[in-house]
Amino acid sequence: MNESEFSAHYDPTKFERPSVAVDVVLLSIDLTDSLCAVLVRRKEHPDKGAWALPGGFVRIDESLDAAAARILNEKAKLRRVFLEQLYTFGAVHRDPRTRVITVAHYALVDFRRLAASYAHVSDDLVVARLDVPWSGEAGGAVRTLDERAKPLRLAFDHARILGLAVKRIRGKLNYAPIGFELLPEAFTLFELQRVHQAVLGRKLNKDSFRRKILASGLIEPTGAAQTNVGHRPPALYHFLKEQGANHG
Amino acid sequence: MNESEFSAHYDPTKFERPSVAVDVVLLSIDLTDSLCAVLVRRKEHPDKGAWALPGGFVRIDESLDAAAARILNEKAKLRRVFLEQLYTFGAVHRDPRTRVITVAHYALVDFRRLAASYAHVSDDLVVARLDVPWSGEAGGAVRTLDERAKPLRLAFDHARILGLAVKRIRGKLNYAPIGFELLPEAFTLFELQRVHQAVLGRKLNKDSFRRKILASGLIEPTGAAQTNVGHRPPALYHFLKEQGANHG
DNA sequence: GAAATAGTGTCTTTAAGACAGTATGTG
DNA sequence: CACATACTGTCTTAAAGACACTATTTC
Repeated sequence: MNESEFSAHYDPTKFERPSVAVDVVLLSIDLTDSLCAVLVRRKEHPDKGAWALPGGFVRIDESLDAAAARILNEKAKLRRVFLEQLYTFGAVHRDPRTRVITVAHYALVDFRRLAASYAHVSDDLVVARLDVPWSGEAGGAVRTLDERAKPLRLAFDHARILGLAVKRIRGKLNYAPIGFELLPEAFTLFELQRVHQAVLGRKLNKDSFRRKILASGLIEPTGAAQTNVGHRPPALYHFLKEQGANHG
Repeated sequence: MNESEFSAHYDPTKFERPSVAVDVVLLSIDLTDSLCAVLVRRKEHPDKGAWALPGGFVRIDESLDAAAARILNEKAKLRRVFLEQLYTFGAVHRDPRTRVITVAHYALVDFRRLAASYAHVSDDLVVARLDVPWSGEAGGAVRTLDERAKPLRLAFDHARILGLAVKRIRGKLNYAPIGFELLPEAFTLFELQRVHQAVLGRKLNKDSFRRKILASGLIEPTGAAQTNVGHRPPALYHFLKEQGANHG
């Protein structure tokens, strides 16, 4: 039997198969320096009325990353944002309808970009503040709150997925340049510090933060500075070249 | 429409679905202190005769972790080893037959346990030495070599999966107690150092390694020491309690 | 006692935290 | 000029690398 004969013989319908979906944890830092995520209200059973991560089924002719990018564009009208695979959730009954394995991704975006696209999308989208009940990289579920600090009920296992996304970016922040993904093109060192603080959920030492970031060689002054700030204007910086290589 | 009516109405066959598989990167440190992985010779097309990671399809009634544990038991006769999800590979044509998404896992095991089970499994299994052509956590594919240092051809995208597994454990070694998973119950500090060196692919400073490990509080002297070693016998240590919590 | 590695003590180097003090905008 | 925050320089502290020195087994 040669290879083409084998391919013809192979019968993929022999196995009863799970469905494969992609969910996207779209994270940002709001104007109050809180970590937040985009949620979609479920209009259908199960968990009708609860809030869920933007998601959808993977098409037979698209990669996982392409599916995640498509969902991000369909649900939040965002393109070209930082997007990485997070973890694949495959508990047998995580979706009560049928077996659904979901490849969770996380995305990071500057809040101003999110707010701009937000105006154009449906009312069933919300940017929920995250309440992380653990410190460091302990991990666990997170709570989601609306603008009046009322809890939002999450569908399926999405509280765990959100929690894992927070844990992942907390860990990644220490060795990878991802803070910049949550900021506009030009930013001040203190804005970057506030982003780090929002992600890590704790205050950072200003002096050593400056030293470490400047020593990293990842950013460069633009030459410009902020104006109309009521005090000495901080210098603006921008992130240097990206050298990241993704998987998938 | 209430929830049970909806569930009855939901038709999962509407979508053409990918197959979902699990592959396991089973890693160990051999007697020459080289990082190595278990490979299976493919007996069927495609890539017949090439070497592949142990893998198989996910059953409709088992979780991803359960599938990985089953494969580990079926192919290498190993139970109760450290096993974690690695990454999900979903490129459209990664398998030429049909769309197969694979949830890659990695496992760590003491070489003596592997060698003991190795005797009972088929000749189509090999423990291949890994040749990692990059340093640190740069990432990329790895090469696999047999006992005579001859390259083994890898099937599909398995060289990339192996590379990602190496990258992952290199990163994880710095903050998680995974070195112990590659050692027997009792071990000396220098044995642990050699494991770290094999994983990281570089020499470590003996003094600071001792200090760091002892200060971590993760290990405890057993009270015993090695004997018949031709020099001052090193104290034996054992890993304290596990407090790890998995996902999935 | 020689050989070989285990284990200890101390000096140096490096990075982070603390903090004082200067710089430069807005009002 | 007052105020607020940006930015700089120095001291302290903690951890890692280097290295000298002692300890304990086998042969």
